Amino acid sequence: MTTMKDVASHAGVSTATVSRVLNGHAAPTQETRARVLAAIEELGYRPNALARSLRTTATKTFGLVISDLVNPFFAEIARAVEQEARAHGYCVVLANADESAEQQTTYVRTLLDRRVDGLLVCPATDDAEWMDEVVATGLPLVLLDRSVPGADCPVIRVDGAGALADLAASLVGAGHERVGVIAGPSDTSTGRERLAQFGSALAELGRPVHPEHVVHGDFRWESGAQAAAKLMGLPDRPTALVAMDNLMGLGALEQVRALGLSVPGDVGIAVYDDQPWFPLLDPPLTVIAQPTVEMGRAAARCLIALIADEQPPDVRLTARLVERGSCGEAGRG
Amino acid sequence: MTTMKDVASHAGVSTATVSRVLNGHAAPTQETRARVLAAIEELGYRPNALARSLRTTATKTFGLVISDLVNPFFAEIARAVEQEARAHGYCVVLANADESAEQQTTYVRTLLDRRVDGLLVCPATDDAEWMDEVVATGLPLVLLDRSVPGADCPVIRVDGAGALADLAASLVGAGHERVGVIAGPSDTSTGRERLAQFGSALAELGRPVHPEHVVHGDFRWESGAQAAAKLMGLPDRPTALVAMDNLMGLGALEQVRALGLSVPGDVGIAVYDDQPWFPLLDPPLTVIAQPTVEMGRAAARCLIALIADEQPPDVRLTARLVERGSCGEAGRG
DNA sequence: CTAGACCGTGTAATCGATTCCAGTGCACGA
DNA sequence: TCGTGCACTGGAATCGATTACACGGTCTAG
Repeated sequence: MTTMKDVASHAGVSTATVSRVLNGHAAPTQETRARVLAAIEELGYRPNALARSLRTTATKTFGLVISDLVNPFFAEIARAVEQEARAHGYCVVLANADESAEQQTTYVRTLLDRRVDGLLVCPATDDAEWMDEVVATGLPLVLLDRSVPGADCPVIRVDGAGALADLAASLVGAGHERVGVIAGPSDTSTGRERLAQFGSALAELGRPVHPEHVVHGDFRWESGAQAAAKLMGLPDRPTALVAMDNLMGLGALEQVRALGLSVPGDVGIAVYDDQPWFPLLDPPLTVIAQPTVEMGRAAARCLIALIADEQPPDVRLTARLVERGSCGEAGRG
Repeated sequence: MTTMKDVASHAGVSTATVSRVLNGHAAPTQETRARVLAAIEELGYRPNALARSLRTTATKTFGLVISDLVNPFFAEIARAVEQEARAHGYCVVLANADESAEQQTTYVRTLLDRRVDGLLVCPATDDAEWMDEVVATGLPLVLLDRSVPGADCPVIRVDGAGALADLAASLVGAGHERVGVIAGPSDTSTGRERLAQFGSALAELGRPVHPEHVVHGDFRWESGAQAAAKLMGLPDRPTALVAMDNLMGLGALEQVRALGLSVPGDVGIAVYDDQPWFPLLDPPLTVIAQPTVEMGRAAARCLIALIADEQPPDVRLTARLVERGSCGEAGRG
């Protein structure tokens, strides 16, 4: 590879001058500038980002640790983060933790070693030993989607309480007596909160969830299927299932259909998270939609503000109910 | 941040010794080794990967440039690449080109600047000016899914000819007289090949595709919808639509249903690429499934072999037809 | 006519690691 | 007892950039 020294000697100047031209300093003459640029062009020189970063202690990069890349919810977020980052001259290193806490820790360490300028993490679980290490280095950190207990850093999250209350009301209005919940892991903030908020909304409507009708999954397809099988096998089985994540919802739908039950005829289904193709499912799914693109953008902006030592903007995002009929008609009672 | 020098003085040794301990050299005594490790532990030292890479000219990283992250086909590939890379001690920097050639070039340059050890690219289009720059640096390069004219580097691709022939036979067998094709861009290898292979398969069966029944999209949802609208608006409209990519297929399905047509009653639909939730669509889609995980793994392995200066393994992957009824029954005539 | 300001450029230190080469201390054989 | 070899360790150069500081030259003001 050609280095700055090559360019310098080729243009008959010192490396300092080449550097100044490259970084847009005021100093160099139009004439030297032209000579240097010509040399760069001619040699096909490209600066070594490693050397530059070593010297400047800035990599113009941040790390994004997500819990599951094939979950389209996270894929959309990742894309939004990446776009916003690019718009600000940052590059994103994407790490996929596959919902595993250890892997997440490993990745965070790797990213620290690479001296990223900031870290964006969707915590896999509450168990965040990695966080101490990050805090110790003073690296800007933003949590995304999920929080962890005792975290004192910005968290970009979506308020789903209202949407869950709307869903509860809709289900009750449609005459559902017993609602089964396929909840997320109780060691994730979203897992706990969605269950709690939905549970209290139903309780307020006089239809508290029966403890037997709550099954915890792990936010993945298979666990949704298993949960649905378990719930639909109960003697007093639910008349509707609510899955607190899109993959578990699909697993549940698959299972329910495998059991030969019709939706919403035999059982209603609603799902947390929306996808563009959900209207094309059989039946089109009633969902709680989260503003994924805004989440990603907001998170990236927040991190960039932190890096620039500015006050991060305070964003408030809310989810909303989108009814598509997979829970039956209101008033079918 | 604590550096190697800190560790060295804390342990009462030189940086050379610390480095040797860190890199598992044979030299240091058990006793010095222990002292150094203790110092590392105590200071919470983590090596600076930038400095290390600058010195060793290896980053243990490779770049993956994909054309669209929200396309689940690519998301799955990305995940497989990442897993295989991790298993070999590599880290992946993911760049999302959003099907734009310029953006792709920009990203390739950035990755070169960061001195990745190898590059994995799903070319957005045939226009690959970026490729000369990569070849000029001698960086190991592997193309994924799509090829470009004149590329002399390994290409991991899937042979879909057999599956397309099977699909053609199935459609003809089901009595379809006129098959409409929603093809990919003609400046992508997959766009051209799939169309050509499918076209000749149909021609051999005595049902050549009418030129008017071929519409080119851009591998994205919206273009599939537009293509379907155009095809279904023809006076002599197709009895079946085949979309050469999953997003265009979903767009087509959406459009067809928006037109009030039933599938497969009024028109059959088949799609290139499978997804776990395709069986849950209305109707379940007949597809040509590609082995995405194997593609990703193979690509990563191939690149790692190139980096190690070994002969890359020769993999041959084939797609296969999965019938689910969205094209009607065989023999419905 | 000269002192001082100012401008453009070069010299050299620096970032944090790796690694060649040389030096030290010890054991061994002669 | 002394030279030789071996095993560890340290000094210092190096990777490719950035940047503080110094230096020589031109211009202006007194």
